[in-house]
Amino acid sequence: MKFSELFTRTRKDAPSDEVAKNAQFLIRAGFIHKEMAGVYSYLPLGLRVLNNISNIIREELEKLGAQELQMTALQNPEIWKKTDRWEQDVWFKTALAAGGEVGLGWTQEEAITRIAAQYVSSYRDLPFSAFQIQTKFRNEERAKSGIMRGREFLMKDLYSFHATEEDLDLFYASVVEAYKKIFERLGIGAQTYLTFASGGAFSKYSHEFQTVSDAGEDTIYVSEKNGIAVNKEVLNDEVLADLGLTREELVEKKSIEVGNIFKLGTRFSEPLGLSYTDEKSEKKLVVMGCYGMGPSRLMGTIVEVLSDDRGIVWPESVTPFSVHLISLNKNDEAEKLYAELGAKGITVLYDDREGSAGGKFADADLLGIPTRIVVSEKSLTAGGVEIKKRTEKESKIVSLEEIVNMISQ
RNA sequence: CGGGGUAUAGUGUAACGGUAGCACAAGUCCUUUGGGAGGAUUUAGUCUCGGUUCAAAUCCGAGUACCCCGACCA
Repeated sequence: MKFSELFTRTRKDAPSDEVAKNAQFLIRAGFIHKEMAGVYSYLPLGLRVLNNISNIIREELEKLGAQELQMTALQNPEIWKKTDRWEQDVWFKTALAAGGEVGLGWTQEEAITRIAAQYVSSYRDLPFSAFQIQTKFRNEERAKSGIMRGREFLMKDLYSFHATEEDLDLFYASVVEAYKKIFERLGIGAQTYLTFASGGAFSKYSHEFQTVSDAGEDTIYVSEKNGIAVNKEVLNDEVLADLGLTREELVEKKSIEVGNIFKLGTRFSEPLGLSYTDEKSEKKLVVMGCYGMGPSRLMGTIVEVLSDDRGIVWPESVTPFSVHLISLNKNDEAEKLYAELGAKGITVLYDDREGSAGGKFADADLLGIPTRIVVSEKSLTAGGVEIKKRTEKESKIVSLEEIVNMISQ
């Protein structure tokens, strides 16, 4: 992509009404556009990141055997009345011109349970799991923190269906491992903790994945030694005893909830009639689990956690482009390199614009692409191009012949 | 939803009740080219409705939007 052809532009100043670091950087760099409080559009650069995040999640879930589907955002009130969740304030509800009303989905347990009821009749149909990556709507009373707590956001929701609780437990444990892998791949594994939280009707605890950050809304108590944390909401002596933790080893931290997984048991299968016939021809309720994670919130979290005072620092895994190529009045040479890197399948943002070096460097730091290559009179005289990592201060000279192979590795 | 605050050009900011100005961005021209360059020139603005006043960006009322704290967040 040529910078001169990108329809977005960088800005020196963030809008005065944005306080959250993630939104400030993402708006200044042209990744997102604010439509209204808690509602953001993803511009070309931002969408590339969002899609990269979604794809990592997709890959790891497919390894578990989960199948992707796409359910409707418009929800039928009837099935939500069966679970007593139609009256919740979180809904955006709207009237149908033909009469009646519908809601905009904020989660989809009801919907997928009804779908599953159409296809599950025998123990032979179990277990299975399915997920979607879909825009969700929540009528938050107060949106805040940039893209981290919006009224419209992208969420991955995974649901699993089992004959027995034991089978659910096994799958649940495998999701924990998959989630850890996802956070590692997203570059926030080191600061993300499996966190014990309130469980709900069918298990003593649910689990959250909390990424330590001052931008977070949650408070957790981290045990470095055990590599786990406890949400402040559930911290008491009984919980500590359960988990074999002592108060002395816990450190209080602010954190961002980047994932939340629940054992649902028969909370939804019962009211919605999802049952199966077992080996003894007995009818039993399906046991379910649900597992949430928000790509858009993850994008904000990555910005919050990894950026520095000059801008964003994307991990290789989610960066919109692998290489930020800057030409300082050497467009002939740079253009050639741009073509060669492209031919090798390297994604490159090529800054071919007129403009001063300082402005281009500042934009490169702001955008946060991991590798910067500069082609200039100075670099050519020194023997090639200059290469620098976003996270490093020093650059080095690499010849024009070697640079393509070096990047392709 | 309770409390507090803000609203001026695309963005950031000034203006005692008396001519809406500056910077950045954008357009044109010239110069410049390694950490947000310089000059000339152009474009572009007082959230909405009502009130007070000779006169309102400024004062008053209502509305709307946005931000912050709290509550909320299966």
